[in-house]
Amino acid sequence: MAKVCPDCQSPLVRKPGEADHYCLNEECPGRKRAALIYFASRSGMDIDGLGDRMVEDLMKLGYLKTIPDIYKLKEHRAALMEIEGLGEKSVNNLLSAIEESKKNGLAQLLTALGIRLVGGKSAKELVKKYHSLSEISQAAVSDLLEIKDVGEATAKSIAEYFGANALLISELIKLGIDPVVEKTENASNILEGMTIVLTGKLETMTRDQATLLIEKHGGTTSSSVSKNTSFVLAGSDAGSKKTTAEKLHVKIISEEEFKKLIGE
DNA sequence: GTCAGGCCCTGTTGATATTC
DNA sequence: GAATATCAACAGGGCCTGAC
Repeated sequence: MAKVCPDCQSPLVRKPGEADHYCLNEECPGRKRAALIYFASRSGMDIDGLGDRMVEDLMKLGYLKTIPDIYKLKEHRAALMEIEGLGEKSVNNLLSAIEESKKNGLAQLLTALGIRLVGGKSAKELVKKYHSLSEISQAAVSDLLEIKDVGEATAKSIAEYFGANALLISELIKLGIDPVVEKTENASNILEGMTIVLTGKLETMTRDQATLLIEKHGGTTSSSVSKNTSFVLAGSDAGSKKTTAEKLHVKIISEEEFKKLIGE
């Protein structure tokens, strides 16, 4: 029996070689909801106050249909304050977080768009070659294949996304959501060529801050430990990654040792 | 001040793409 | 084909914020 989408009852399809079934209905409310939730999430544009429940409520009230609608919410400030559970402060915080999200970089925006097979790492590689949304939207599959870690499936996924969402992208650009890639100077190259894995809770910095520091000093981060991992930066309550590192005889260092290493 | 709901942060795991 | 890296989904504990 064919599977159907629980949100729109459209038949689900499975792409050759892939395990998951997908709803291809562009108007599927479930797909739209998921896209909006992911866009606002920490992995996406990191908009505080716009979680899954809030997205659902705003969709039900008709204020949210597509991603650009998020940046038009300020036009409904008074109406938002009428929503149960939302006071003036909540609405102000939400609208500020939305405005603040405009400062995010191009890589973060690309991640937030939820392009299949494009996460944080791939997005960072993309912005090394392309410096604006419009540049990427015009890139051909053959051009995208020249990017490190981008294979045929990812390149096609990117091209298909921009092909199908041209209107959404132009609307975002009109709303001022078109980040410029800033060139960052490395503080040093002490971590040049190193792949570092973070695990556990760090005491003096967040994981994001640690990642930024590693990149600033020429290194890269990875989410899984392998023989190629240069070292594991382990905080308190380190989990299975530390165990894996021990098994593979990968060096494990503390936050303090890490700071000494980079001279901070 | 208390409570409830929502968010944040992190770890784990499975599926899949890419590289060698 | 194996090894590796990445993505995505989910869980759980703790924290934060707004409503009352």
